[in-house]
Amino acid sequence: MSDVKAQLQEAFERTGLRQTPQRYDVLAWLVRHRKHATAEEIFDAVNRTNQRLSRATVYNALHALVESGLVRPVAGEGAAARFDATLDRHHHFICDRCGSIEDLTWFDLPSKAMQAAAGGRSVRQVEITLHGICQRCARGKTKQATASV
Amino acid sequence: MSDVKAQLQEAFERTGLRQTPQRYDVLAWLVRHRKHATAEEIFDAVNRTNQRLSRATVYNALHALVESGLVRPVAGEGAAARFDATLDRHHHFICDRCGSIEDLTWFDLPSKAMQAAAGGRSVRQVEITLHGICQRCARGKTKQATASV
DNA sequence: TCCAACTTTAGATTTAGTCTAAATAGTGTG
DNA sequence: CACACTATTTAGACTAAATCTAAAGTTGGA
Ligand SMILES: [Mn+2]
Ligand SMILES: [Mn+2]
Ligand SMILES: [Zn+2]
Ligand SMILES: [Zn+2]
Repeated sequence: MSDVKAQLQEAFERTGLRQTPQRYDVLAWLVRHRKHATAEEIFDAVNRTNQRLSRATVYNALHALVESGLVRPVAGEGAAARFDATLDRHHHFICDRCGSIEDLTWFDLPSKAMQAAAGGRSVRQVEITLHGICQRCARGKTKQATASV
Repeated sequence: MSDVKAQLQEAFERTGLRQTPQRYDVLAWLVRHRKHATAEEIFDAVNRTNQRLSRATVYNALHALVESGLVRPVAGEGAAARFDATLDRHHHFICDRCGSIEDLTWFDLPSKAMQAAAGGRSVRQVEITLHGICQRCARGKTKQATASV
Protein backbone atom coordinates (compact mmCIF):
# COMPACT_ATOMS: atom_id res chain seq x y z
CA MET A 1 0.00 0.00 0.00
CA SER A 2 1.31 3.47 0.84
CA ASP A 3 4.22 1.62 2.26
CA VAL A 4 6.54 3.38 -0.14
CA LYS A 5 5.40 6.78 1.05
CA ALA A 6 6.25 5.91 4.61
CA GLN A 7 9.63 4.56 3.56
CA LEU A 8 10.48 7.68 1.65
CA GLN A 9 9.47 9.92 4.50
CA GLU A 10 11.56 7.82 6.82
CA ALA A 11 14.48 8.24 4.41
CA PHE A 12 14.20 12.02 4.51
CA GLU A 13 14.06 12.00 8.29
CA ARG A 14 16.96 9.63 8.64
CA THR A 15 19.25 11.69 6.41
CA GLY A 16 18.07 15.00 7.83
CA LEU A 17 17.30 16.31 4.36
CA ARG A 18 14.36 18.64 4.47
CA GLN A 19 11.45 17.05 2.69
CA THR A 20 9.75 19.26 0.15
CA PRO A 21 7.02 18.25 -2.28
CA GLN A 22 9.43 18.63 -5.19
CA ARG A 23 12.20 16.57 -3.63
CA TYR A 24 9.69 13.96 -2.65
CA ASP A 25 8.28 13.71 -6.16
CA VAL A 26 11.70 13.39 -7.73
CA LEU A 27 12.79 10.67 -5.35
CA ALA A 28 9.46 8.87 -5.56
CA TRP A 29 9.59 8.81 -9.34
CA LEU A 30 13.15 7.53 -9.31
CA VAL A 31 12.28 4.80 -6.84
CA ARG A 32 9.17 3.82 -8.75
CA HIS A 33 10.73 3.67 -12.20
CA ARG A 34 13.95 1.92 -11.39
CA LYS A 35 15.79 3.18 -14.41
CA HIS A 36 18.92 5.26 -14.82
CA ALA A 37 17.17 8.45 -15.80
CA THR A 38 18.52 11.81 -16.83
CA ALA A 39 17.42 15.04 -15.15
CA GLU A 40 15.44 15.88 -18.25
CA GLU A 41 13.56 12.59 -18.23
CA ILE A 42 12.67 13.10 -14.61
CA PHE A 43 11.52 16.64 -15.27
CA ASP A 44 9.32 15.59 -18.17
CA ALA A 45 7.74 12.77 -16.26
CA VAL A 46 7.15 14.49 -12.95
CA ASN A 47 6.22 17.85 -14.41
CA ARG A 48 3.49 16.19 -16.47
CA THR A 49 1.50 15.33 -13.35
CA ASN A 50 2.77 18.06 -11.08
CA GLN A 51 3.10 21.49 -12.61
CA ARG A 52 4.79 22.75 -9.47
CA LEU A 53 8.23 21.70 -10.56
CA SER A 54 10.74 23.61 -12.61
CA ARG A 55 13.75 22.36 -14.46
CA ALA A 56 16.20 24.03 -12.10
CA THR A 57 14.53 22.37 -9.16
CA VAL A 58 15.06 18.94 -10.61
CA TYR A 59 18.77 19.67 -10.64
CA ASN A 60 18.65 21.15 -7.16
CA ALA A 61 16.70 18.18 -5.86
CA LEU A 62 18.98 15.64 -7.50
CA HIS A 63 22.03 17.31 -6.02
CA ALA A 64 20.46 17.38 -2.59
CA LEU A 65 19.47 13.73 -2.87
CA VAL A 66 22.91 12.66 -4.03
CA GLU A 67 24.45 14.72 -1.25
CA SER A 68 22.32 12.89 1.31
CA GLY A 69 23.06 9.53 -0.22
CA LEU A 70 19.48 8.78 -1.22
CA VAL A 71 20.39 8.71 -4.88
CA ARG A 72 23.58 7.81 -6.61
CA PRO A 73 24.97 9.35 -9.78
CA VAL A 74 25.93 6.93 -12.53
CA ALA A 75 28.40 7.20 -15.39
CA GLY A 76 30.43 10.32 -14.79
CA GLU A 77 28.41 13.31 -13.68
CA GLY A 78 28.03 15.14 -16.98
CA ALA A 79 31.31 17.00 -17.10
CA ALA A 80 33.49 17.36 -20.16
CA ALA A 81 34.85 14.17 -21.68
CA ARG A 82 38.49 13.45 -20.96
CA PHE A 83 41.03 11.60 -23.02
CA ASP A 84 44.01 9.48 -22.15
CA ALA A 85 46.89 8.51 -24.40
CA THR A 86 48.30 6.16 -21.79
CA LEU A 87 47.20 2.85 -23.18
CA ASP A 88 48.90 0.49 -20.74
CA ARG A 89 46.07 -0.93 -18.73
CA HIS A 90 45.44 1.00 -15.57
CA HIS A 91 42.61 2.23 -13.40
CA HIS A 92 41.61 5.73 -12.33
CA PHE A 93 41.10 7.71 -9.18
CA ILE A 94 38.93 10.83 -9.20
CA CYS A 95 39.13 13.29 -6.34
CA ASP A 96 35.77 14.33 -4.93
CA ARG A 97 37.19 17.66 -3.87
CA CYS A 98 39.39 18.95 -6.68
CA GLY A 99 38.20 16.73 -9.52
CA SER A 100 41.68 15.67 -10.55
CA ILE A 101 42.03 12.31 -12.25
CA GLU A 102 45.02 10.16 -11.34
CA ASP A 103 46.26 6.89 -12.74
CA LEU A 104 46.32 3.82 -10.53
CA THR A 105 48.41 0.78 -11.23
CA TRP A 106 46.43 -2.09 -12.63
CA PHE A 107 45.00 -4.86 -10.50
CA ASP A 108 43.14 -7.87 -11.79
CA LEU A 109 39.47 -8.47 -11.32
CA PRO A 110 37.88 -11.73 -10.27
CA SER A 111 37.16 -12.76 -13.84
CA LYS A 112 35.04 -15.72 -12.87
CA ALA A 113 32.68 -13.61 -10.77
CA MET A 114 32.68 -10.89 -13.39
CA GLN A 115 31.68 -13.28 -16.15
CA ALA A 116 28.84 -14.46 -14.00
CA ALA A 117 27.62 -10.94 -13.30
CA ALA A 118 27.82 -10.02 -16.97
CA GLY A 119 25.52 -12.88 -17.88
CA GLY A 120 25.23 -13.35 -21.61
CA ARG A 121 26.50 -9.88 -22.47
CA SER A 122 29.62 -9.50 -24.54
CA VAL A 123 32.08 -7.35 -22.65
CA ARG A 124 34.56 -5.24 -24.59
CA GLN A 125 36.10 -3.35 -21.72
CA VAL A 126 36.00 -2.95 -17.97
CA GLU A 127 36.34 0.42 -16.36
CA ILE A 128 37.22 0.88 -12.74
CA THR A 129 37.19 4.22 -11.06
CA LEU A 130 37.87 4.86 -7.41
CA HIS A 131 36.40 8.00 -5.88
CA GLY A 132 37.71 9.72 -2.80
CA ILE A 133 40.08 12.41 -1.61
CA CYS A 134 43.44 12.76 -3.29
CA GLN A 135 46.59 13.17 -1.26
CA ARG A 136 47.05 16.82 -2.09
CA CYS A 137 43.55 17.60 -0.86
CA ALA A 138 43.97 15.40 2.20
CA ARG A 139 47.01 17.46 3.15
CA GLY A 140 44.80 20.51 3.44
CA LYS A 141 45.83 21.91 0.06
CA THR A 142 42.14 22.64 -0.34
CA LYS A 143 42.70 25.27 -2.96
CA GLN A 144 40.90 24.59 -6.23
CA ALA A 145 37.18 24.25 -5.68
CA THR A 146 36.03 22.45 -8.84
CA ALA A 147 37.55 20.34 -11.57
CA SER A 148 41.14 21.37 -11.94
CA VAL A 149 43.85 21.17 -14.58
CA MET B 1 65.29 12.33 -29.66
CA SER B 2 62.70 12.44 -32.42
CA ASP B 3 62.03 8.94 -31.30
CA VAL B 4 58.49 9.93 -30.35
CA LYS B 5 57.79 11.19 -33.83
CA ALA B 6 58.73 7.85 -35.33
CA GLN B 7 56.63 6.03 -32.79
CA LEU B 8 53.58 8.13 -33.49
CA GLN B 9 53.95 7.69 -37.21
CA GLU B 10 54.27 3.99 -36.70
CA ALA B 11 51.08 4.09 -34.63
CA PHE B 12 49.17 5.76 -37.43
CA GLU B 13 50.43 3.22 -39.95
CA ARG B 14 49.69 0.29 -37.72
CA THR B 15 46.09 1.32 -37.11
CA GLY B 16 45.52 2.42 -40.68
CA LEU B 17 44.30 5.82 -39.54
CA ARG B 18 45.26 8.45 -42.04
CA GLN B 19 47.84 10.74 -40.52
CA THR B 20 47.08 14.43 -40.87
CA PRO B 21 48.97 17.31 -39.29
CA GLN B 22 46.02 18.04 -37.03
CA ARG B 23 45.58 14.47 -35.84
CA TYR B 24 49.28 14.19 -35.32
CA ASP B 25 49.42 17.34 -33.22
CA VAL B 26 46.51 16.27 -31.05
CA LEU B 27 47.98 12.85 -30.39
CA ALA B 28 51.47 14.21 -29.88
CA TRP B 29 50.25 16.72 -27.32
CA LEU B 30 48.28 14.06 -25.49
CA VAL B 31 51.28 11.76 -25.41
CA ARG B 32 53.62 14.49 -24.31
CA HIS B 33 51.47 15.88 -21.53
CA ARG B 34 50.27 12.67 -19.98
CA LYS B 35 47.23 14.19 -18.38
CA HIS B 36 43.55 13.48 -18.73
CA ALA B 37 42.73 16.51 -20.80
CA THR B 38 39.45 17.82 -22.14
CA ALA B 39 38.95 18.66 -25.81
CA GLU B 40 39.00 22.32 -24.91
CA GLU B 41 42.30 22.07 -23.10
CA ILE B 42 43.82 20.32 -26.07
CA PHE B 43 42.44 22.92 -28.45
CA ASP B 44 43.81 25.79 -26.38
CA ALA B 45 47.24 24.25 -26.07
CA VAL B 46 47.72 23.03 -29.63
CA ASN B 47 46.06 25.99 -31.27
CA ARG B 48 48.41 28.31 -29.47
CA THR B 49 51.39 27.02 -31.44
CA ASN B 50 49.56 25.83 -34.52
CA GLN B 51 46.88 28.13 -35.86
CA ARG B 52 45.85 25.49 -38.36
CA LEU B 53 43.51 23.74 -35.98
CA SER B 54 39.87 24.45 -35.33
CA ARG B 55 37.74 23.42 -32.43
CA ALA B 56 35.65 21.03 -34.48
CA THR B 57 38.77 19.30 -35.70
CA VAL B 58 39.89 18.56 -32.18
CA TYR B 59 36.64 16.68 -31.66
CA ASN B 60 36.96 14.97 -35.04
CA ALA B 61 40.54 14.01 -34.33
CA LEU B 62 39.77 12.71 -30.85
CA HIS B 63 36.94 10.57 -32.16
CA ALA B 64 39.14 9.18 -34.89
CA LEU B 65 41.91 8.44 -32.40
CA VAL B 66 39.55 6.76 -29.96
CA GLU B 67 38.04 4.77 -32.81
CA SER B 68 41.49 3.53 -33.79
CA GLY B 69 42.39 2.75 -30.22
CA LEU B 70 45.24 5.25 -29.99
CA VAL B 71 43.47 7.20 -27.29
CA ARG B 72 41.03 6.13 -24.65
CA PRO B 73 38.14 8.11 -23.26
CA VAL B 74 37.97 8.45 -19.51
CA ALA B 75 35.09 9.12 -17.15
CA GLY B 76 31.90 8.82 -19.14
CA GLU B 77 32.01 10.46 -22.52
CA GLY B 78 30.20 13.71 -21.78
CA ALA B 79 26.57 12.66 -22.02
CA ALA B 80 23.85 13.70 -19.62
CA ALA B 81 24.30 12.65 -16.01
CA ARG B 82 22.17 9.75 -14.88
CA PHE B 83 20.77 8.95 -11.48
CA ASP B 84 20.00 5.74 -9.66
CA ALA B 85 17.79 5.26 -6.65
CA THR B 86 18.80 1.62 -6.33
CA LEU B 87 21.23 1.83 -3.49
CA ASP B 88 21.97 -1.86 -2.95
CA ARG B 89 25.51 -2.24 -4.13
CA HIS B 90 25.73 -3.26 -7.75
CA HIS B 91 27.75 -2.62 -10.86
CA HIS B 92 26.76 -1.30 -14.28
CA PHE B 93 26.86 -2.35 -17.88
CA ILE B 94 26.67 0.26 -20.65
CA CYS B 95 25.88 -0.80 -24.19
CA ASP B 96 28.22 0.60 -26.83
CA ARG B 97 25.48 0.47 -29.40
CA CYS B 98 22.26 1.68 -27.79
CA GLY B 99 23.68 3.40 -24.72
CA SER B 100 21.36 1.64 -22.31
CA ILE B 101 22.59 1.19 -18.75
CA GLU B 102 21.84 -2.09 -17.01
CA ASP B 103 22.43 -3.22 -13.45
CA LEU B 104 24.80 -6.08 -12.79
CA THR B 105 24.78 -8.10 -9.63
CA TRP B 106 27.57 -7.20 -7.28
CA PHE B 107 30.87 -9.03 -7.21
CA ASP B 108 33.69 -8.35 -4.79
CA LEU B 109 36.97 -6.79 -5.75
CA PRO B 110 40.38 -7.98 -4.65
CA SER B 111 40.49 -5.53 -1.76
CA LYS B 112 44.12 -6.23 -0.94
CA ALA B 113 45.28 -5.40 -4.46
CA MET B 114 42.94 -2.43 -4.61
CA GLN B 115 44.30 -0.96 -1.40
CA ALA B 116 47.76 -1.28 -2.79
CA ALA B 117 46.84 0.44 -6.04
CA ALA B 118 45.10 3.26 -4.19
CA GLY B 119 48.26 4.03 -2.26
CA GLY B 120 47.67 6.57 0.47
CA ARG B 121 44.44 7.90 -1.02
CA SER B 122 41.25 7.65 0.99
CA VAL B 123 38.66 5.82 -1.07
CA ARG B 124 35.00 6.59 -0.57
CA GLN B 125 33.56 4.52 -3.35
CA VAL B 126 34.49 2.16 -6.14
CA GLU B 127 32.73 2.30 -9.45
CA ILE B 128 32.83 -0.54 -11.92
CA THR B 129 31.36 -0.24 -15.36
CA LEU B 130 31.49 -2.90 -18.04
CA HIS B 131 31.21 -1.77 -21.63
CA GLY B 132 30.05 -3.95 -24.49
CA ILE B 133 27.00 -5.01 -26.44
CA CYS B 134 23.77 -5.66 -24.60
CA GLN B 135 21.70 -8.72 -25.31
CA ARG B 136 18.98 -6.89 -27.16
CA CYS B 137 21.52 -5.36 -29.53
CA ALA B 138 23.35 -8.66 -29.91
CA ARG B 139 20.10 -10.23 -31.08
CA GLY B 140 20.05 -7.87 -34.03
CA LYS B 141 17.50 -5.53 -32.43
CA THR B 142 19.77 -2.79 -33.76
CA LYS B 143 17.03 -0.21 -33.72
CA GLN B 144 17.88 2.79 -31.57
CA ALA B 145 21.01 4.50 -32.79
CA THR B 146 22.13 6.55 -29.82
CA ALA B 147 21.51 6.70 -26.10
CA SER B 148 18.04 5.35 -25.50
CA VAL B 149 15.44 5.43 -22.74
C1' DT C 1 3.26 36.67 14.68
C1' DC C 2 7.58 37.63 12.80
C1' DC C 3 12.00 36.69 11.10
C1' DA C 4 15.78 34.48 8.95
C1' DA C 5 17.10 30.70 6.48
C1' DC C 6 15.90 27.73 2.99
C1' DT C 7 13.70 26.52 -1.35
C1' DT C 8 11.63 27.17 -5.76
C1' DT C 9 11.02 29.58 -10.00
C1' DA C 10 11.52 31.39 -14.88
C1' DG C 11 14.52 32.72 -17.69
C1' DA C 12 19.22 34.16 -18.96
C1' DT C 13 23.72 32.40 -19.39
C1' DT C 14 27.52 29.24 -19.86
C1' DT C 15 29.62 25.18 -21.56
C1' DA C 16 30.27 20.96 -24.21
C1' DG C 17 29.53 19.04 -28.29
C1' DT C 18 27.41 18.41 -32.95
C1' DC C 19 26.28 19.78 -37.51
C1' DT C 20 26.70 22.09 -42.00
C1' DA C 21 28.22 23.68 -46.29
C1' DA C 22 32.13 25.40 -48.37
C1' DA C 23 37.15 25.28 -48.81
C1' DT C 24 41.28 22.50 -48.73
C1' DA C 25 44.21 18.66 -49.02
C1' DG C 26 45.47 14.11 -50.38
C1' DT C 27 45.31 9.89 -53.69
C1' DG C 28 45.23 7.32 -57.63
C1' DT C 29 44.96 7.09 -62.78
C1' DG C 30 46.45 8.04 -67.05
C1' DC D 1 51.24 17.00 -64.62
C1' DA D 2 45.92 17.09 -65.21
C1' DC D 3 42.02 15.16 -63.62
C1' DA D 4 38.51 13.22 -60.79
C1' DC D 5 37.45 11.57 -56.48
C1' DT D 6 37.56 11.10 -51.63
C1' DA D 7 38.77 12.51 -47.07
C1' DT D 8 39.54 16.20 -43.97
C1' DT D 9 39.33 20.76 -42.09
C1' DT D 10 37.08 25.01 -41.15
C1' DA D 11 34.13 28.80 -39.12
C1' DG D 12 30.30 29.48 -37.35
C1' DA D 13 25.46 28.20 -36.45
C1' DC D 14 23.07 25.26 -33.64
C1' DT D 15 21.64 22.00 -29.76
C1' DA D 16 21.70 20.10 -25.29
C1' DA D 17 23.09 19.93 -20.47
C1' DA D 18 23.76 22.33 -16.60
C1' DT D 19 24.42 26.45 -13.82
C1' DC D 20 23.36 30.95 -12.27
C1' DT D 21 20.46 34.86 -10.86
C1' DA D 22 17.32 37.67 -8.60
C1' DA D 23 12.83 37.61 -7.08
C1' DA D 24 9.07 35.16 -4.89
C1' DG D 25 7.43 31.61 -1.91
C1' DT D 26 7.81 28.45 2.14
C1' DT D 27 9.08 26.87 6.63
C1' DG D 28 10.39 26.27 11.38
C1' DG D 29 11.31 28.34 15.45
C1' DA D 30 11.76 32.35 18.71
MN1 LIG E 1 44.80 7.38 -17.20
MN1 LIG F 1 22.00 0.93 -11.25
ZN1 LIG G 1 42.00 16.51 -4.76
ZN1 LIG H 1 22.24 -2.21 -26.65
